[in-house]
Amino acid sequence: MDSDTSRVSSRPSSPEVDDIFMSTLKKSVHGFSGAVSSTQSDSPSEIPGLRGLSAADEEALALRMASKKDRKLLSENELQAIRLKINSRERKRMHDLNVAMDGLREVMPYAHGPSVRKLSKIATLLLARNYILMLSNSLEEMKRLVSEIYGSSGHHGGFHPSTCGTMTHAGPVPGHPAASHASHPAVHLTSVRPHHGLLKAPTAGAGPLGSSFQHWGVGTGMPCPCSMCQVPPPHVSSMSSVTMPRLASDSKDILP
DNA sequence: TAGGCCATCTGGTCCT
DNA sequence: AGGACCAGATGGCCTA
Repeated sequence: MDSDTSRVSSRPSSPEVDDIFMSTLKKSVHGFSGAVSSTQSDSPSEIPGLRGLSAADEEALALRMASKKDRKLLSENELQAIRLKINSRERKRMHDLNVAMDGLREVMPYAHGPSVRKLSKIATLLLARNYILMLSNSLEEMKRLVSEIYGSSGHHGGFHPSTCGTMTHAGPVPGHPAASHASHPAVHLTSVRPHHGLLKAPTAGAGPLGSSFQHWGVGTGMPCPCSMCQVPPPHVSSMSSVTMPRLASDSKDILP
């Protein structure tokens, strides 16, 4: 369903359950052999045992037949009813997984849009991992810098908001609860640009993350000295080519 | 046309 | 016992 929305394909990735139900029933007419996975189908009316059964009836039938001990005694149609119920649950599970995957894609620093091909599942996971690593590393580095600046100057060791402009950089980290109002990173980052935006460096071509983002001081036009604006740690900066082998191949699509 | 990606079905295993 | 989870198999769609 939504997992395929960005593809040109007209095939719904998650057809209506009823459609699947119908199609599977249809399949059952030709036998209950496994591995005949297909989305093609017949009509439920062709199943004598299920003909005229309401959804509730089918559910009740499935539940009644659920006992493994009794399954040997079940008719093919009754077994099919159980199978359909299980299949439906599995579809729902996978659908929920895809919804979660889409949610993850939304908070990734990756170009979103109808003209941009959606990240594959594996690419999404790998990119997310490296994004987390980068953010964690940046946070540590930022803490260290703040500690150096204020820890030794007699100011106060605390984390001062004026350290780096507003110290909010691009605002809440995408994906962070505090950034729930800006689930679309690209839009959000752009919106804060006048203050201390997380801009995409014009010449950067390292990928969705890489070293493509930079902070800029308010009014100064000078790059921010914080870690996110410096060269990322080796294990992070190479994310697109080393830690994301599959993404590397996908980079034809997702990287500049 | 080959390869990538995906949805779905299926049977097995684990967990509550 | 029933549901969740997992992995293999299969087939469809899309792109290079």
